[in-house]
Amino acid sequence: MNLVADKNLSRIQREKRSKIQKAALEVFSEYGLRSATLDKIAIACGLTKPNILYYYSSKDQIYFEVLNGLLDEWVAPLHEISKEGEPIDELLGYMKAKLKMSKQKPKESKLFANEILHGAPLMQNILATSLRQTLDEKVAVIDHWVREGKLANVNGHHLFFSIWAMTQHYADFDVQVKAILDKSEDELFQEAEEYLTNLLLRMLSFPTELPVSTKSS
Amino acid sequence: MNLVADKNLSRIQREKRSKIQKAALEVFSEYGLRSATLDKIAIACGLTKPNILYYYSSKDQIYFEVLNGLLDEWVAPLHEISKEGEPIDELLGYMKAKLKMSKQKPKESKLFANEILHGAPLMQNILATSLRQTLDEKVAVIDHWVREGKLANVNGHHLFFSIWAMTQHYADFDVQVKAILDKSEDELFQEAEEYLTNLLLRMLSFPTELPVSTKSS
DNA sequence: TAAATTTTTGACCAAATGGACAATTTTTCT
DNA sequence: AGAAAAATTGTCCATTTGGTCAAAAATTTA
Repeated sequence: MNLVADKNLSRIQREKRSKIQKAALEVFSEYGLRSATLDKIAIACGLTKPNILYYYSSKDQIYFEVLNGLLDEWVAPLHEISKEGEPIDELLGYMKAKLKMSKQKPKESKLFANEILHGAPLMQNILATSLRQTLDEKVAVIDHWVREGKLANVNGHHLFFSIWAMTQHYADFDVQVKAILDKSEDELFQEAEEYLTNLLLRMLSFPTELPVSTKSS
Repeated sequence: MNLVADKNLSRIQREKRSKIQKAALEVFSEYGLRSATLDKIAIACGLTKPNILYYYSSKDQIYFEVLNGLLDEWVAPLHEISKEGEPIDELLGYMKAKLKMSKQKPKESKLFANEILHGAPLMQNILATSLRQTLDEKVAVIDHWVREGKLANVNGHHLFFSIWAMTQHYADFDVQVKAILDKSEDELFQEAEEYLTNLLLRMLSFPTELPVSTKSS
């Protein structure tokens, strides 16, 4: 008794489509849309090429589905930011959620990064409407907090840009980070979280509220 | 009397190679190595495909040359950080130099981003040796400043990661930024510079040294 | 100016790849 | 079980594309 009746797909269809999407994510995130081949995806999921095309009408369609399947999940943490919460906690929570995604879903992050890097041909519309609207709402919340004196004066849009940039950096450019730092994945992300927590605290608090650092010498 | 005797190349060779590299940068940064075709590069520089291959032995070689030609320029601002200077000025200067590159050389930035995003097959070696060494030196300078009490305690490596991430974000993900913010290029980078200046000031100063923000409301 | 050298190009090739399709196998339904 | 439907696959094709090559054009040299 499967309550998750995925549209009207049969069990086989659901399983195979899922297999294909998983393999496609691997391949697309590593190679990008163009360099990824159906043969690579086929090998990665243990199906034949024509069999894949039985489930999806084209390579482009697979890419589109994978990308779309990720979109909601990707924007989700933004919705968690609550106007009612403690401003700094809310924003620290957001940063941590994004950082966690970088650690646990680097492939997804890279897929997005690659798409946007090349002009977001499939997503520009969504970016300019849905994401933009959601973000504007959250920026309004930040402006509200600032007006209420609960948050240091900060440019909301750029705050989000910088949180995206800094957290996703650890996923998208992991090769560079790892070439420079010899740390285990866990250590690295632990350090990153400490660094970013400190950064946001300093950025968002009023100076008098900051824990007093003692000058060493 | 051309003092810049570019190896032993003739005038024609220098001109054509330069033309090709310029066109290749355009095409590679927009499409990536694989999706870029020799035909596109040929059209972009007004030569024929075989003519391009008369100057470069393969597509891969063009890509390699373009990437390498950019590398030094890309790391240059790092060398400008002087141990003798005022710590916060030095680091603000570095951020501004990187931001300026994002504004003025977005294609170069995207080319690098794309290369690293896909595992930096051609650069991993340089990253792990040359860049790493240079960066370690500068991190040592930061540590020194921190020990001297001239800078708030900060993780040097992550500081650089975050400066890279935040400044390059405006070039690499410009499509996303522009989908969200309706600003002229100039306005956008002006805002970004103000935001990042404030961020670094707060991050690197001791709280007592910060300009006192007045709570509104 | 004529020979030698360099540059340019049209025509062509082989490999890679997305996709079509008919035939076969497997699963589901009656 | 047997028919119908769904799933799978081997084979094939057309296009794209990196690269070759010999011939022609342009430039340099003697």
